[in-house]
Amino acid sequence: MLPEEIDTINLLTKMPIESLNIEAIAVVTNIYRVAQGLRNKMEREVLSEYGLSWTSFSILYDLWIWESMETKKLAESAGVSKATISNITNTLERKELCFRKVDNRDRRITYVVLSEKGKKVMEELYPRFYVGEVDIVSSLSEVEQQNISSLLRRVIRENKF
Amino acid sequence: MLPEEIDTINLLTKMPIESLNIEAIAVVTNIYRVAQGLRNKMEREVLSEYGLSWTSFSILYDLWIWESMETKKLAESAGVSKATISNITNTLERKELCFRKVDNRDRRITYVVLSEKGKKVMEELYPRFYVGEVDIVSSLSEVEQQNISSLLRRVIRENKF
DNA sequence: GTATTATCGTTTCATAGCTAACGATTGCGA
DNA sequence: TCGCAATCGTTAGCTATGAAACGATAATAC
Repeated sequence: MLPEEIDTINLLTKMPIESLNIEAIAVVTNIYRVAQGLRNKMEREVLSEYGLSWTSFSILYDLWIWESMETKKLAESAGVSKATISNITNTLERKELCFRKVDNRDRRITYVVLSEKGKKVMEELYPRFYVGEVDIVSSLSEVEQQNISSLLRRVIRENKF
Repeated sequence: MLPEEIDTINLLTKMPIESLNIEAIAVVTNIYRVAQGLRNKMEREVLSEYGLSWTSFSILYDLWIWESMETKKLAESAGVSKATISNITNTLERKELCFRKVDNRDRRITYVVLSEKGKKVMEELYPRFYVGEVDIVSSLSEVEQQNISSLLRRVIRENKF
């Protein structure tokens, strides 16, 4: 256990909760801790050079994989609100990394499309991002990585995340 | 594997990266996905009633456990910048959930202290937050929970998260 | 065929969040 | 004792973020 966890438990056990499930708390806390560390590290060491936030990058990544995407799908994929996507799209458009395109059949729908410049940026940015990803979980063996992924996927499915 | 993962892999394998470590990408992606889902769910279902953001709550939680804390430590614990802590402290102070207290020995240091009202809020809020935490990982057995925590702790230690 | 309902993206307004610069304070060396 | 570097929290100025309201469009009901 990590030192903070021990201090926390000592205090939580005094709470009026029957059968405190310490292990569940630990899982949730540690998942968020890793995610936060991951995000900060990537923004600091990789994305800041390109003036991109984590969410901006994840949107560009989606566009890179699927060429273009509706605003709504982007929001769901990144786990942020439509309003946030709208703002970030503005920023990315200003940088000429993507552009908007309205659907002619259903004019309520707007597609965000990756520009040539955006594609070029991703091609030189992603390999560096990838190195960071691999590095962060390098202390886990191949089997352990498969193991943790399998458990995480179950959590994602069960919660519809 | 999740459907999005499969689509992604099909495209990434075309990248000019030698020996692409798909499993590492999966781990990182899935960790962040769970963390984001967790945060959104908690903000929506529990914290919104109290008008608290995730970070606000995590600060109150720290104060609840340790009574008072320096601004700098709060920032490290929550994984955000000092400036953010300063802003959030203002908001929480406005709601009278905490207050600032300058260290007399070293007047550069400011402690943030949980107020009585803040303590009361946490006492009625935490049990509900706890239920959410347990619920999210309820599809994992006790052993699996211990397993995943152990792996996550190693990642945290190795990366100094 | 018109009115109601649903859907989509943007805007508005508040808070969150970062970096960089700053002002106050402390520590340390000469 | 003085001066300079280090440390701490706040401020300034920007982007990100969400909820709610809005305006445009499409689908459905009647």
